Amino acid sequence: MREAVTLSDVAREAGVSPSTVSRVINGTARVAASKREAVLRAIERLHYRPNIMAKGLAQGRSLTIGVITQEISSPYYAEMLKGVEQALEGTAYHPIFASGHWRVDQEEAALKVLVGRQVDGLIVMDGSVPEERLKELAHTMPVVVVGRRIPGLQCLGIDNRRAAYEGVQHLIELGHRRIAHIAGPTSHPDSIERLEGYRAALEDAHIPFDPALVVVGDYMEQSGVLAVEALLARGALFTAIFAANDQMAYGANVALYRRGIRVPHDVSLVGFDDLPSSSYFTPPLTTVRQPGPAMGWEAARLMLALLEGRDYTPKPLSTHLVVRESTALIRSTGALAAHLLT
Amino acid sequence: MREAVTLSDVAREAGVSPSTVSRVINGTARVAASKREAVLRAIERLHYRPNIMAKGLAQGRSLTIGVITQEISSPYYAEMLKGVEQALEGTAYHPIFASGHWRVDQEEAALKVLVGRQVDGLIVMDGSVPEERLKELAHTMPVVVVGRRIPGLQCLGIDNRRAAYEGVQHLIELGHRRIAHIAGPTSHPDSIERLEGYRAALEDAHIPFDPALVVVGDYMEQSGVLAVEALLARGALFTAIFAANDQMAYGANVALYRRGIRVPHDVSLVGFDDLPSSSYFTPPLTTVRQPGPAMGWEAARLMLALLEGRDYTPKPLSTHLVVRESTALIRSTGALAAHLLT
DNA sequence: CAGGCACTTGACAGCGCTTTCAAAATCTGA
DNA sequence: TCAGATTTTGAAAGCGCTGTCAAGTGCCTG
Repeated sequence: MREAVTLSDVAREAGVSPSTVSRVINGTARVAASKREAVLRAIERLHYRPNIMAKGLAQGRSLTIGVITQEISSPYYAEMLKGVEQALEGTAYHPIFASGHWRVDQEEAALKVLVGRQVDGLIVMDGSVPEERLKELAHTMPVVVVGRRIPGLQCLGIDNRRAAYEGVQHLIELGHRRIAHIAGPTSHPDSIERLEGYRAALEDAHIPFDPALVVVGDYMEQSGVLAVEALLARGALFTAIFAANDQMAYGANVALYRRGIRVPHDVSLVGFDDLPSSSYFTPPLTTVRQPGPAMGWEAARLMLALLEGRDYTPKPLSTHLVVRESTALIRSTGALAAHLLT
Repeated sequence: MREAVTLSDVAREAGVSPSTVSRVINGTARVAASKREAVLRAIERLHYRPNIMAKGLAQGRSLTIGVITQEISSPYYAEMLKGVEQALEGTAYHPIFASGHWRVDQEEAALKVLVGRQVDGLIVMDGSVPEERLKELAHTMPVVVVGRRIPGLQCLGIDNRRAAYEGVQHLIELGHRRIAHIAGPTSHPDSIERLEGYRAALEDAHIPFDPALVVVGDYMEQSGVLAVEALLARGALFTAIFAANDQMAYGANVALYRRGIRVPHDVSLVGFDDLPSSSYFTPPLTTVRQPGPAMGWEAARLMLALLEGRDYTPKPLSTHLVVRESTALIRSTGALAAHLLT
């Protein structure tokens, strides 16, 4: 473990003072060209790399941005993290992640870890830590919130209601009238908004809302299969399903497959998110695209702006329907009923 | 942005010296019970949180472990990262990630970023940075390598050859003899090993190896569809496909789906990895399971051991075949040919 | 009761870098 | 040519914490 070369080593080598070396490295003040050259050469020669912790200590900042996600291995968050990573590339900042696992206590723990690591700013993705807690943190450092709307904080997000509306509208246009909805957890604001969008689309098409057609899941694949089984078990008749996210749509799809119900032949299926794998799904999934990487990117850019005291208006995050092959014109209202009878 | 409370604040509040506070926090020496109490109360009262950078500077370590992956949003790496995260939970260390994007230069850049961030150790997942470079780094800090075998370094990985052998053997047992292989990039050692396993299984079953049945992809979904198209275009006859990873299997599956070739009815499909989504795939994918989280976990535990100078023998990472619904007994050798003729 | 021992404790010198302040060097213009 | 303005430079004081060292405390033993 060889000794690290320090700024003073460079200074000695270059025949100047440490202050001067610091100045040329950070460009904090003018330095005579000759000395600058000498310093740069010395840095080169000694393979000097600044110690970021010392720098952090001295400047009172860590050049680190904390990102709270719910689950680092979830494809949905992975997309956003990728955006964050890209936005920070080439800047002096680096992201550091911690996961809340959809549990308030773990989220709080994650928050503590990041704060303890002296992050200069915090990006919070979804989650259910109390608003007050985040506002309190915002007194200490810039906070950007993705996927929640908290008055007084910088928030980023899509119009879930409208996006869901579009997805359901698509099914209606294909002639479907009995459309089931696999909702997300009722504790998530976005699930609620998507449910609202679903209801609004039905209403505008004069289709009565049938509570028996909605079942709530937890955004994981397994809950999608459970949802379809529940639907089928209660004898619900439907020719289409709108799932509140792609992962539950995946689950719904296997459940239907197992029953011999074909998508989209017998039942049309619409998801939400457009995960990368959705276009390679069989059948390729029709879904409402949510710009994951862009959300991460904008959150990170906004954070950088806050840190540098700049103004920044994030680009609006828009969603749009991606029509693939899991939806089709309704065939016959009796199709599913027939299946159920066999 | 309120002022942070420091260790000296605590010391003053508790009426002891900073050294004593440090000692009770770190448990580095015995402290009289009464003083310890006082300190703990002061910490509580002031909401003191140690400044990790100062600590790092003083101790010459950052309590940070750098992890190089190829792509943070790839489900394969996400699994391993999750394992790393879990293994480090509750320890003083925290992971920090950087991505190489399968490009040597970017990987080198990622390495530089992490080293510049004073990571105490480095976990390198796959990648193609020169062995020499890693060995050089290993003089400076502990290095754990996952997915590559580099003499002289701590390496972790599965037996790709054997794992692939098992997957192909399964197909052979189902009666398949014309088994195509979608290989990974030839620059990856693991792709090569999997190809070897494929060939060995054929050989042991006295099935001649047919180069026309193997096409190389790049481990991404799209290359799976391209591969199947290439196979079909060149008129290759096959009743089964062994893909070198699940993502390419997904691609292969859509490509077959588009052609009206049914899995597993017409063609059986075996993947490699067992990504979380593979069990929700339609049909649920038969695949060789690779213990992603365990690999991350073991790598992290090994790293901790190295950092603490302990001995640690990682548990062997074993793979096993997970039979789901994408494979079936061969129906008739002519099935695919019939399809091709239509 | 003095001497010796084992613990506790606090002072202080860094860790590597930034940043202020004032001195030194350089440049103006009359 | 020199006073004064301006720029460049170095000394030094931290940033918040750790860890060494020596002084201080109490206790046991002879």
